Amino acid sequence: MLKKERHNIIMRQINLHNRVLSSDLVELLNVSEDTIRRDLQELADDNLLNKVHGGALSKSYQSTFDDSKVYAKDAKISIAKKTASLIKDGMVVLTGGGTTVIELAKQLPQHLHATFITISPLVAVELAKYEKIEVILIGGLFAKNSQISYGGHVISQLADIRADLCLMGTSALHPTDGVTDTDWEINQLKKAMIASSKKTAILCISEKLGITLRLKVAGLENISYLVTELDADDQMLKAYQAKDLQII
Amino acid sequence: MLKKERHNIIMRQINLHNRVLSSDLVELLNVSEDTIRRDLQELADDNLLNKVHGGALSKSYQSTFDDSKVYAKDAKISIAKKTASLIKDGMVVLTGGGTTVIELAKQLPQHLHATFITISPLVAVELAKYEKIEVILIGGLFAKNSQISYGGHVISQLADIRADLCLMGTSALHPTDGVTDTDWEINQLKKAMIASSKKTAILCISEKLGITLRLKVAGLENISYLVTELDADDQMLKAYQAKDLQII
DNA sequence: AAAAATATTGCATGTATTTGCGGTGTTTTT
DNA sequence: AAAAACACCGCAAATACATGCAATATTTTT
Repeated sequence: MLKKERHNIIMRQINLHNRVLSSDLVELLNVSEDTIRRDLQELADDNLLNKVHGGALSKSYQSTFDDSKVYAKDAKISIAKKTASLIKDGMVVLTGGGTTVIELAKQLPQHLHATFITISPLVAVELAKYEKIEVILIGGLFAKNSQISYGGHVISQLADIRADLCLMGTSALHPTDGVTDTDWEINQLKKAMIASSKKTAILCISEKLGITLRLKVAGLENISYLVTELDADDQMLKAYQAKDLQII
Repeated sequence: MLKKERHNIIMRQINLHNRVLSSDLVELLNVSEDTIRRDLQELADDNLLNKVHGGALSKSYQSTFDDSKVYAKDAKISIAKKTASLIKDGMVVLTGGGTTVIELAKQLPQHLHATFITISPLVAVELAKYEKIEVILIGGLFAKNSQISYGGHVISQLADIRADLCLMGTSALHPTDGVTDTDWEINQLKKAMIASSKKTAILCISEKLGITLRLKVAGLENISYLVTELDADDQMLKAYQAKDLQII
């Protein structure tokens, strides 16, 4: 591989994600860390990026850097990172929509080689930025507020799928009532998603814990992982720990 | 072997692969490395390629990744507005992806009461902003570059659809050769889209007129409308006017 | 057609670049 | 405070490059 090609690829990654980790580039380009660091140094000398500890940032990203103070964004980023660690090479992952999942799609390691099936166009667009991830988008009626595909068409497509892991956000999670929701269509959809996957991880910021809504989606016994921004031994999570549920 | 021949072969390799290694050329052309280096130097002097350590890169390769700007935006907005006038209340409209169609999705009248079926998540997200438009997203494999769903799954879903109007951009339109493209999957997809619709409108900025590419999608006789940013009586459009094709 | 002039090519030489590695210092995380 | 991750330095091997020169090929001139 020519050095200039590497530089081009690095710049493409930067333009796509606004940041890169050296470790990701090592895997992606199959060269040593020293080479990556030298590359980043050269690109930084040419004023094409900002080199930082562990990787580099896009020049243009600097200005928008502090929009990370959106509501509960920190918590969601934290959840996203924890969830990313659940996903291994070769897995088939089924995802819903929701801001937490979109955040996850931005936080995956560059070298991840997996298949993602999603009902969310926004997630699909984010995932398309990764070289080694295959993306399958499930279509159907398009829900205006939640920006996902829904309806019978989606559910019948889900029936054909056997995923290793299902990732979904939720509006409510309760120690005894499990996952609940308010919308009939979403309820059906989530049930179908869980049924199509070997394991399910619920991504849930702490303030949605302890709430119960109208419609039951699944009991805790059907869930394998609960990912929140809290520490696994947090007081608030005690009630969930009894179950056969891994808390991250 | 003549020097000029070598140069031609080198340029063909460059245009084909966007890059070339000196070592590969040595094997391919059976000459010494010195000769290759001198060849590359001469071609670089003539501004035909970029010589780098270890080989050379195509001139255009550089620009393929830093073109974050939308090209010919004004023309596309003009086309979008004209196209919007084709869409009436109650219609079922099938759309492709592409920047022109996305622009259209931003320019529709708020009161429009129609059903849109699309293979483009980005179009779906834009359309979801209209109260009275029902959006159906067709899913399948997700194409990283063009950001649309493609593949057999998409085509079989299209077979179930009967739309009133199909809207698609194109890479090339020629008075006698009609709509052509370079990619096999896209080709199949567009054919299926046209077959599923009563009428088809091609959205095409003027600079793509008169071009023919490798694969034929459809003849002009299968197209009902041609929408460009030019006036309908423009000189350049004369060649298309003879056909049974409405130019807007 | 032969000779001269010119251009092209390959080789040898020395130089420059690129890259991975080990050792060591620094920063970040636990 | 310890451990882990990252960064920096210098070194050595491999590779790529520039240059002059001789051998060969091509074109031009006679």
